[in-house]
Amino acid sequence: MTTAKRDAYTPETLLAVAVRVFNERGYDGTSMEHLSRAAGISKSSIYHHVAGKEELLRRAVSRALDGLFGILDEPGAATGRAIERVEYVTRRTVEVLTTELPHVTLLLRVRGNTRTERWALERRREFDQRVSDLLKDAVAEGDLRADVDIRLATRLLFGMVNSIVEWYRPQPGGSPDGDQLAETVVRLALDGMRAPGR
Amino acid sequence: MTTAKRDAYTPETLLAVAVRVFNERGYDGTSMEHLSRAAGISKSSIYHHVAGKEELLRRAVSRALDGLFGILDEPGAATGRAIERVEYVTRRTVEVLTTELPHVTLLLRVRGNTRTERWALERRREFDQRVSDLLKDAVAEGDLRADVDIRLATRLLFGMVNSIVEWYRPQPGGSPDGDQLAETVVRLALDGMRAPGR
DNA sequence: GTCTATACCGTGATAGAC
DNA sequence: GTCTATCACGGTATAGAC
Repeated sequence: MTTAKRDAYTPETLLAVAVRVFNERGYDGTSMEHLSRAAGISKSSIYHHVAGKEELLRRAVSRALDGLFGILDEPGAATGRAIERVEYVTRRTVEVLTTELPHVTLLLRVRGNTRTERWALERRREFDQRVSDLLKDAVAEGDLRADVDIRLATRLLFGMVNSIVEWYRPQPGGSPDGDQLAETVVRLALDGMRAPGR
Repeated sequence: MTTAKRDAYTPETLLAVAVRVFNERGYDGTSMEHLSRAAGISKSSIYHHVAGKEELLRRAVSRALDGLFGILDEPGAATGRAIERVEYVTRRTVEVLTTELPHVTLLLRVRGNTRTERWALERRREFDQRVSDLLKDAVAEGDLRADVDIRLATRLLFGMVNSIVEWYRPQPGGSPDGDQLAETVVRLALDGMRAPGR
């Protein structure tokens, strides 16, 4: 046993600790001292694994962004009527949000003080734009009511979806209640947006 | 002219500057140095007006909380069918949110690291609970669909409403587009929650 | 009411031993 | 891979002159 003794940190396992603390105290409110105490190792040991605080943030939001953009590449987001694609993306976003909860939470709270944060904000806007285009298509196909501004509807829809990170906590038993949550969101939000008679 | 020369800061005018910077950089990301530069006076001059950074936060979130709780004391929130009271509170919340935008934005972003922040979070939960009770009444009166969890519906509804602070900016002309926004929110969110046939 | 100067501590990050 | 010790800097806050 060459590498066997106890569990040593890797950038990956350290990230899990960091993301948890970032979400508890906020990124700016978290010091390397906080992280070292939470991880049970010294500050300098953290620097052995990662270049610094910002790298931990970058790794975390990258993972969240990969999950979100991955949705847009799935078949369900690219085929069928636009209204169905909107519904699919909404449902899947809720799922990614619950499965990647800590990373997405961090992404949604980024302010823009550092380069990494500004990059994250930019990519978020890009995702929102892609979804907004989907809704636009659904209006053009006559499935979404045309009397509501598309940009506004997108913002409100994803405002509702994103707010889930503020209270959702996965069940210890691992029950798949993320699906049921997605179902409720689709009913509450999308039903109000459908064109009359559709 | 005894007090005439230029414009000297008061706790009130200083608060306006502080809230703006807090919202731009985040509360934790804002230093007294940032505030002093934004206000155009030195750090120590700020301490002449307020006890410190946290007092500025307390004043700001207090104003937001006063606005929100004030809604619950209005006649429209206390009379009529519960569904109408829910609609009234939703509409008025959007209005308070747009008129007190900077203060409410700050309130919705507090994390809980200081005593003031924890107090703010507690009062927010209290407000949410009051609204949730309203929705519960509306279900009991048969106006809201009973197949959706009340707590969940409240959270999603106010998740949508609260997300407005992330993008809404008042128009320079001062047009009352807050009313129109409230109308859209009520249609999108509440229409999906109504009991079938009502 | 505002300033300069400063106290004092916590910050992110590094050096080098083990 | 982890540690102790340390650095340079920026953080909140105060003292006291004007």
